[in-house]
Amino acid sequence: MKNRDLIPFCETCINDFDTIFRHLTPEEHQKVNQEKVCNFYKRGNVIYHEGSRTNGFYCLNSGVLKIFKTGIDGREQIIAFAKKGDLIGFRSILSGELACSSAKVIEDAVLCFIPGETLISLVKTNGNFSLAMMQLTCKELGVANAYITDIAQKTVRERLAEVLLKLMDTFNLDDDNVLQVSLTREELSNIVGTATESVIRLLSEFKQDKLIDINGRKIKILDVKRLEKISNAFN
Amino acid sequence: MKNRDLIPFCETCINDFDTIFRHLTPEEHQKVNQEKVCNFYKRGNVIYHEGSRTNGFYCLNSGVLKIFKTGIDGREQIIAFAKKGDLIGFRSILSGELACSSAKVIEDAVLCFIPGETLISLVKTNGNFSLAMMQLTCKELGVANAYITDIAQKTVRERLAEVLLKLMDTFNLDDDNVLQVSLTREELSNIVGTATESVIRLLSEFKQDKLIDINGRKIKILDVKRLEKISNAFN
DNA sequence: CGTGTGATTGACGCCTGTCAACGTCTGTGG
DNA sequence: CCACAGACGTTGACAGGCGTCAATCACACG
Repeated sequence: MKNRDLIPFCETCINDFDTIFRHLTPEEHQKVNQEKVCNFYKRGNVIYHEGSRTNGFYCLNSGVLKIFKTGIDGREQIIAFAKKGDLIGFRSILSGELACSSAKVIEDAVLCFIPGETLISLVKTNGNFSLAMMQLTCKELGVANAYITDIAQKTVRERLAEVLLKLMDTFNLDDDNVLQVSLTREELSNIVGTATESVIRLLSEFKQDKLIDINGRKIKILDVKRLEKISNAFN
Repeated sequence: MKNRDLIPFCETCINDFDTIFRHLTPEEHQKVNQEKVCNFYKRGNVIYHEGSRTNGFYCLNSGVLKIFKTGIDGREQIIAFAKKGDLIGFRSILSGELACSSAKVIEDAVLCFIPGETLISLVKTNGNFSLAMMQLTCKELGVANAYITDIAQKTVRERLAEVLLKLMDTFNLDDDNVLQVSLTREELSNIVGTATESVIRLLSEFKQDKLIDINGRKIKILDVKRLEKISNAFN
């Protein structure tokens, strides 16, 4: 509503970042375009909350979200990030359960809301879309399983190195090798699954060891090879 | 091959434990019945191996499997168990990736192999089956995400209590409140994500505290309430 | 300029992983 | 029938990784 220009068309989205909607027929496309509701969200906004019943899912046109579960003492465990082109919130629609996580805006975002019934009906009627959706889910499942093994078996040090590399893959580096995401130390610790202080101390160590350089929340990646070695990378 | 009588019919399977195949039409059913290959596997057999390319998935008619990933130093991380009625190995078929985990027989099992193309074609053509399959996957994803949070935030003690309760849900207790699975201490530690010695020590503590009773691999659950409290259960 | 949030650093100690030795049980082969 | 190997379970000793608490600093914002 802030800006009519912000409302994107799925067709352009598909061209821009190849979403799963490429499997839709022109008619289905038009239907989705009509039914969707797009909005702008500022940093800090919560898109949906763990435990709530949702009635649709979202396609991320721009910005960054964190997807997290709330654990002991309200401590967040970040499960994943979402960036442009990603779909979020479809899991609970398809499983018919309550939302198992929350989604919060980290960088101002434009989101398209699509009703759950639309998704279900597409899954039922469009085999190719359904299969693609399935692939998406199964890949997420594979990632989650790998993460379980990592957290269960690796030390905090190894995991932090790994997280830095994963963030690099997801958000890329700029020309100066700086990670293109701005996360608080606490958020970093909530990905790794450790205390904030531990992250701070390990980042300092990494800096001393010339693996990274730190400037506030800007993290410059200096030595990918050694980070991989530290992360015990065979994955 | 060991015993022709062992080859089950999907129809009886569906009646016995309500599998996802209830969504198939009679014709589809017949097709699956023709294409499937059933076999008996003894304890210790590996059904499929992490990293291998699979060309089908399995429906578990009887027995118990463990699904695990191999991490540092070849240490197993048990992701899940499969018992009668469960489907395994479909993830990699649908995502088109290599197997992200291994499956090994813990209790002698009868498995029906179904070709991957059959699954893909069913997903494409049968909307209701597809949706049900999707639900299955999405639920697994929800479970995996919860597990990530647990392992990341809970202590070993809390996790062990939780694992015992989960095993109780999955495999039930007999008339004498004994867990109906036989796991080695090492396997238990590979679920919890800790050292074997830690599991042994904590089990002894639980026994001293009258939470459980131990007789070799037989674990009798004495006090569910307090186990729940220890596991920090709000899930 | 006060307030609040986030970042850092130090101290402290417990939880856990590791190593090593030993006990137990089962199956195998002589 | 016994000896032995091998897998599994148990216990103790020990150190160090990592969480917790507390104090201080840095910085943005109204």
